[in-house]
Amino acid sequence: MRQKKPKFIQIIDAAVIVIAENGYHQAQVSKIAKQAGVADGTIYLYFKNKEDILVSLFQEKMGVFIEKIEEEIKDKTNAADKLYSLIEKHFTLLSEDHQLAVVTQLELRQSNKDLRLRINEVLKGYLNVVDKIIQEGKESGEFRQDLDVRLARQMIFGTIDETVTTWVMNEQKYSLVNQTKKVHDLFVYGFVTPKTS
Amino acid sequence: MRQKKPKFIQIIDAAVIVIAENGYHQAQVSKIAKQAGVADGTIYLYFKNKEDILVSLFQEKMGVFIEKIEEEIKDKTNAADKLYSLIEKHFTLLSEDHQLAVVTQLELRQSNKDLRLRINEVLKGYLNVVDKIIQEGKESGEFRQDLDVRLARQMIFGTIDETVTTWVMNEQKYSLVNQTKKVHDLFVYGFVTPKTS
Amino acid sequence: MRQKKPKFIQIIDAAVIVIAENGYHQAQVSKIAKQAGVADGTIYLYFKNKEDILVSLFQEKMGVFIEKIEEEIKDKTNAADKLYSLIEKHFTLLSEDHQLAVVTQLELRQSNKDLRLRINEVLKGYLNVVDKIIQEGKESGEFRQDLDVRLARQMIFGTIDETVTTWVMNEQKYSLVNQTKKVHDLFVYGFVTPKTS
Amino acid sequence: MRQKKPKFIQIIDAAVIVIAENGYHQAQVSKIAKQAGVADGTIYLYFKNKEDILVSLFQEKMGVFIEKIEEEIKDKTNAADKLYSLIEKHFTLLSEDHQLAVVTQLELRQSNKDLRLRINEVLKGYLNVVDKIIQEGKESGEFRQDLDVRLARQMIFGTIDETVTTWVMNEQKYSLVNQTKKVHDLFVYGFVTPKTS
DNA sequence: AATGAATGAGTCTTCATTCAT
DNA sequence: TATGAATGAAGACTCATTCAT
Repeated sequence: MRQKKPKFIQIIDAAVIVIAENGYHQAQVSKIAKQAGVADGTIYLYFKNKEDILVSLFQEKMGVFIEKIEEEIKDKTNAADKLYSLIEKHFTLLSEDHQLAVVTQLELRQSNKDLRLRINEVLKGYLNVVDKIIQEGKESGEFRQDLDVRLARQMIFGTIDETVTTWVMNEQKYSLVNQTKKVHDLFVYGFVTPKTS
Repeated sequence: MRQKKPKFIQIIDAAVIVIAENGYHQAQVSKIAKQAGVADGTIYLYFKNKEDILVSLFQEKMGVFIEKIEEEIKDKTNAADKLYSLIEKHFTLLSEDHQLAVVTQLELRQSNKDLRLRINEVLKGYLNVVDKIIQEGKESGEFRQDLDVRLARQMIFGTIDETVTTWVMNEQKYSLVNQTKKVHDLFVYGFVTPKTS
Repeated sequence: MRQKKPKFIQIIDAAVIVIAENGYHQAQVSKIAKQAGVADGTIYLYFKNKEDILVSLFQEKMGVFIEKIEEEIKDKTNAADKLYSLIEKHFTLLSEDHQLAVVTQLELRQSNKDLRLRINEVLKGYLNVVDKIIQEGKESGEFRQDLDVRLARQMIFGTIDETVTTWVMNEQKYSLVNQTKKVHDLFVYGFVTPKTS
Repeated sequence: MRQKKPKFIQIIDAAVIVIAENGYHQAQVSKIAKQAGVADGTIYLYFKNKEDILVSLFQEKMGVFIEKIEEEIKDKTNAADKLYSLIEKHFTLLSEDHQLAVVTQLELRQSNKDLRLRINEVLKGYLNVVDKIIQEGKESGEFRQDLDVRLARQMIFGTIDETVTTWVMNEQKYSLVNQTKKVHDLFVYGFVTPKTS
């Protein structure tokens, strides 16, 4: 017996390692099986096909991601603080798992359109959390009433994503978490009611 | 200056059409050759390999992109206006060429890491334009002195990119150009010196 | 005598159903086990391997087939009548068990050469019955003295088999049993108008 | 250059050899390619997929078969003679090409239902020739007026097929062609002593 | 006797690239 | 320059069989 973890998780973790080390297109099923310490065929007892491994990987990791972020922000009393916690947690979680960062920022993007659409479905959970924060900010008066929620969400997600990707591509040479405040400032100054008129 | 023989352009244009219609992974060299009206082998008289077609495609199209944007902003007198023109031109150019939008926002992202790194090289030209605007804004006092240029650039690029991608994924059902002002507002309110303290 | 434990028969019957419904190449051991209501591994307590299931199926079903035919013809007093009964019983038995007809006429033919050779061994019992009838007909003077027994047997078996296969392929839309007399006439009288009456 | 034959024929001939020597299920595309002296990929320039090789093989060989038989019988003036020629030519052609005999009688039967259905389509050409002979015999008065054409055809085809298969399974130890007259007599006169002389 | 999770060997097909013409 | 027929490497998935319980 090599691992005590259930095989499902065992295989997903193996997939993260193999993809991070070899790249998406060099992550053969047989390599993942070997890394997981199971036979090739065993993979197919737990996953319908290769794509299913990748979608499950994303679901599993993103699920944890969302849970942890929701846990983090639930005690904050205003939208700006929640946003701050979201950014910080997002940066922290990926800083703590470099392999996962490489996989989600660079490798999984190479998947075909079908897979990307299914990944987008999973992402919606995250985007909903963002939407809720923005909405809350508008309702409490913290954020401008004319703030376009969709656009604001696209800015937040686009900026965070681009920031992380740049950091990953620069081989994570600097601290991502340290950028939290600056990124947050960029958002919030844009969101609050301009005092100039 | 790169060669600009008719066939070179002819093949690149064929590649855009084929990729837009069939997707990245179904854009075989033979299909591109057929669309371009040349033999498969002829491709290799103008391009080193398939990757070279895609990089050249990006260089060629992005080169025009940058030229047009620079042309557009050169008469503007302040950074905020330049930023506005950049966003508007970016949105306009992709709205006018749906196939190119699909190719750059969705399809080319599926390329492998090496290709994406080379594409990023090309992108740097665009990012430099953005950087210059931000820098200028700081120097003129329009923007905050403590504005982090790299972060601001990541926000601008990340947001624009995410906005266009969402629009493409929604099958371009709404006007992209109409969102210019709102996007610009998000940036500028975040960039200017906050009046609250 | 082979073992006749309930599960042995149970598994063979399950195999007939699964093969008839799914086709030879889609009749996996696990499907047969499920249909039989036993675990996959249980199959291997009663059969050496998958091929053994199929050979046993054929032996079991063909054994009954031969017994019933011998029972039917044993009271007939001449070769022509025996031949008539054999054809009629053959047609009747398969008409009464459509699934078995599909399995023996279409599906089991897809088995590999080795399996087919073993099936042919089983078939020899049937062919011996035919041979005996022909021989008897020659000895009694009913049939020509120069009748080649092997050829006659091949004709009888080949014709019956082809007739049944055509009927199965036509989805058993017409009565097979009703063709008995005509087939019998073809054997006994051939194509030309019989001069005896 | 290894062969002057067009590649299409070259590959089909290679398939016959490989299947005859290795059996249907051991006839990998790569083996056929090697036997044909071409690369694996070249196969797919001439055939849609593996099944297409086998169907084409059958079409090609059966086409020649039918042509030669039609050539042979066209000068005969009565149905019985035509039938004789058909049997003789059928036996002769397969006797002259033992490999083809093995492939059509034993190996191709292992193909799945879809392939067999497509093969049956090809066979219809042959069966039509048989039908025409029987019909002609009825019209000229040579054969009984109440002869069932379909049944007669099933008998002829079933008998010939069974005869050839038995001969192939017996490793072609005796002369097939020598059996022509006896088989013909069985069809025309049946089992009883012919009263005509 | 019975279970069922785990095993791992085996193959068709695609497509970027070459090179003789 | 231009052609296009030929190349050949590479990988996801199935399923009969085993064996620890």
